[in-house]
Amino acid sequence: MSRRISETTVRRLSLYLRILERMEGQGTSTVGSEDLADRAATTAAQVRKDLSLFGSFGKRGLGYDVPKLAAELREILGLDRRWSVALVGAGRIGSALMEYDGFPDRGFDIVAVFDVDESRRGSRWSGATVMDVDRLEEVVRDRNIQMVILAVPGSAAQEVADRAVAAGAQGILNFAPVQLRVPEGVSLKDVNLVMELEALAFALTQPDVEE
Amino acid sequence: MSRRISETTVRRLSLYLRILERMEGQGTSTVGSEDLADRAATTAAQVRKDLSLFGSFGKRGLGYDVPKLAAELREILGLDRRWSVALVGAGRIGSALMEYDGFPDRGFDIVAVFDVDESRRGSRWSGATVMDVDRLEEVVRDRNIQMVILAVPGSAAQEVADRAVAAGAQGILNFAPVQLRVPEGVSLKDVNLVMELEALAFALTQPDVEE
DNA sequence: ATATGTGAACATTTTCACAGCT
DNA sequence: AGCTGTGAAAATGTTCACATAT
Repeated sequence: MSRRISETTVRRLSLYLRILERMEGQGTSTVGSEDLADRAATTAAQVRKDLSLFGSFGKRGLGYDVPKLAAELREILGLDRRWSVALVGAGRIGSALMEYDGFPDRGFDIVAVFDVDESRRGSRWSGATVMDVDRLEEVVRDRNIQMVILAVPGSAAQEVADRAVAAGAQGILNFAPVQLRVPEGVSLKDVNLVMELEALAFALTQPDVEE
Repeated sequence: MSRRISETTVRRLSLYLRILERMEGQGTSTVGSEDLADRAATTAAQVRKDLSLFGSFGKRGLGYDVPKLAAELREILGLDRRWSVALVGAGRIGSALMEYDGFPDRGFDIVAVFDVDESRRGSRWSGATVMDVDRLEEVVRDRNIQMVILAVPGSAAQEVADRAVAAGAQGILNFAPVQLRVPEGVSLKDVNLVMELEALAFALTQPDVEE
């Protein structure tokens, strides 16, 4: 039960969970791998394989209990606890992120917001006051912040990342369009919107349009 | 020269291009696969393999000509032309996207913006006036819009996607946290911020922290 | 001399197919 | 009977190693 789990598997698990929670809300009590696969745009075998990496959660001849499987997935994904997240950069992207009530719903509490720009400071964002980025280390350390969302210009991203990591952050979600270097043991995820559009452009350019 | 190209390969090509353009700006004229690999956090063999899927762009014993390879990659990725993009949803996420001057820089012109909310309409966003979403089909058709960025609530996403596709859109970049269905031949990319944080949470939860 | 381009080896991921529970 | 869980097979992706071109 301790293989190395691929990125794509984690994304699928995340998706299964979202689907299961919607079904749960609709009162569906049981689901088969076939049905779940359809909704997640994958195959039944893939669903079963993904889940089997972590245990046996279904009943043969019957399928999976929806609330039970959802709970298992939450535990697997580390969503059965709350995470303290800091947001660095209170510009447009940063403020768009604050809108997402999907974050607190999922256990991610944005407990601190930072910006270099004085004019943005002081305002309160869903409970967090925008602070001077000088206080990053202090706050990350004191509030035991595990993850940092970087919504700063590319030129500042590496420096902020280094400081966050030095202060104890273990995960970084990077919106700046630069390739960050982080030490071993720190997780990094990039969201690059231009790259997504480029991937679309490539798909539309190819003669064999497929996905 | 017409294999099926994987998603990850496209992402790497996109990254190579960004690196090459920075080098180009710094006046670097030549680069080796080793050097490019280092900057892209991959291996030299991977770089050469990726490029070899599309042709032979280097000189043995020498490396790659930076501007020439950049031009090749732009052509491969379909960035040697301009794309007409519509944005549906002028809320926080939508407005954050408009900030990105990375879009026009890369050939993506946001030529139309739509919203259901009357209060948001009429304002001009970098040349595009926010219009009633009722006009989506008409405008997508008339302005030959190829891609649509969906920054609408999940409940509206599928309907808007269907309408955009019916009007001729071939690519969709979806920010709504729902699994969209699109017909064969239409490309779909999802950006799901919660999922990214979940992947981070999973990585931090695992005993073997690796990336 | 040096660094590309590429077949072959290796590793990983996905699919198949069926034994084994319920 | 029906659907999961899982080894084995197939497909796909990555790394190696070296012949080949400059």
